[in-house]
Amino acid sequence: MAKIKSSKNATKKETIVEKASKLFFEKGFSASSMRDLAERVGVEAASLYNHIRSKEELLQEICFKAAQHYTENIDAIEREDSPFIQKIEKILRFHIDQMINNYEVVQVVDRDWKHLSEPHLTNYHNERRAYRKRITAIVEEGIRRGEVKDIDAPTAVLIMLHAVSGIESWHRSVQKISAKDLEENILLILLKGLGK
Amino acid sequence: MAKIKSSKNATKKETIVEKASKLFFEKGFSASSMRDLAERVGVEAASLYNHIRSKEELLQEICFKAAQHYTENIDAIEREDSPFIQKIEKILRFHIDQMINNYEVVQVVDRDWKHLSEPHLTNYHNERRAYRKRITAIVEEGIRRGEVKDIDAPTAVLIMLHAVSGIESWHRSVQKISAKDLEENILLILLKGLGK
DNA sequence: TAATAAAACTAACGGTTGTTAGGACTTGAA
DNA sequence: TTCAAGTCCTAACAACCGTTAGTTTTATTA
Repeated sequence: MAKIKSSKNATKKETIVEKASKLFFEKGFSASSMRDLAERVGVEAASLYNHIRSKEELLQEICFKAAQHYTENIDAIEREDSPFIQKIEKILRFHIDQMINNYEVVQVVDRDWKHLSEPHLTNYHNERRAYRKRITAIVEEGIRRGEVKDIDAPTAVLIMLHAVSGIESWHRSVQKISAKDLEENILLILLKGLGK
Repeated sequence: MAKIKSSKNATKKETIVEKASKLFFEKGFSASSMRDLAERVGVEAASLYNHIRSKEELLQEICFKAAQHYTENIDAIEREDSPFIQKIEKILRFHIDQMINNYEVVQVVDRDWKHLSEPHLTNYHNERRAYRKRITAIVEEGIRRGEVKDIDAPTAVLIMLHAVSGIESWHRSVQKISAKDLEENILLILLKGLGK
């Protein structure tokens, strides 16, 4: 009967998680039902439970895989020996890239991580804060070295991260500028400001 | 029995909408139940329907009241005869103020407006796009007059609006800077940039 | 104080939710 | 070819959902 097609070399579980990301992105975690998901996977709802433990496990999978991805990136950037303003630029470029090429996952994580249950909720919350703190430290060091304007670093980090998440709607925009132009515009605005 | 306390001079419906905003903010629209809401209002779920027509009407109320508020503000700013960079600054200050003093509503609208049903969904979507277009026009005129850097205006608008929405978490931040400092920092960053 | 309107209650509806039980079929290895 | 593991199915569960009906209580007005 209708077998789950594990295209390429992906586990069936991975296929389910991928479809779940798309579904959660479109309807939100809470408004998405397992029967919705099953239909997209091409299987009955009950069959999903041969591959996953619960609906929430899907959200966990999505959140923590994304978190790991982000952590790996900032690991690399911290190790680099480059000007701090350049480190900030690289962080921004990474976030922009993610928002362009992995936006379903990024948006689901941002919007729905609060629906994790304990202890994952606290775990994820801590990871999130730790991540922001590491960026804040980079901004602060940039300020100390005179490479960055003397602003409140935590505020700057909030702005940077959320400014980038705004371009999610770029995907649906009619007169799209190219991804490269988009990236350069964002960097120009955030690093040099709107004013002349 | 437990009567809905219409504190101050608010309609009972207004009281319900206010409690709904808080609830939706905390749990999201879809994950909030009418029994949840009823408990917070201090009444049985069925009793709510003496004052409202449906759960979705609450979301409509929240979304369109907020939209009206935003529209009125940009009406006033468009009428002004001031430098365009100053108009942009005023728009930003308004959004910051809303995010600080009315953040539950702002966040609910931003996160959950997609759960509106037709025709309200289309209506709201159009209002949203129109609003952004009006800001874009201001930015573009600012560029034409040389008050604003030559950037892609729609991108700039996306960044501005979402950068501000990031400060929602400022409410939960531990070492809070003052609201005034927060506002000045945001404006500094967005108008002059992070770099020195 | 009696009549009327407003707003609360209890009970229940039809539908949907995430999930489980149990059985049938398919696949790969021995 | 047989056996076991894996994966699908149908059926169903208990809980919860938004909402309605019908009734009783409270508040307003005459």
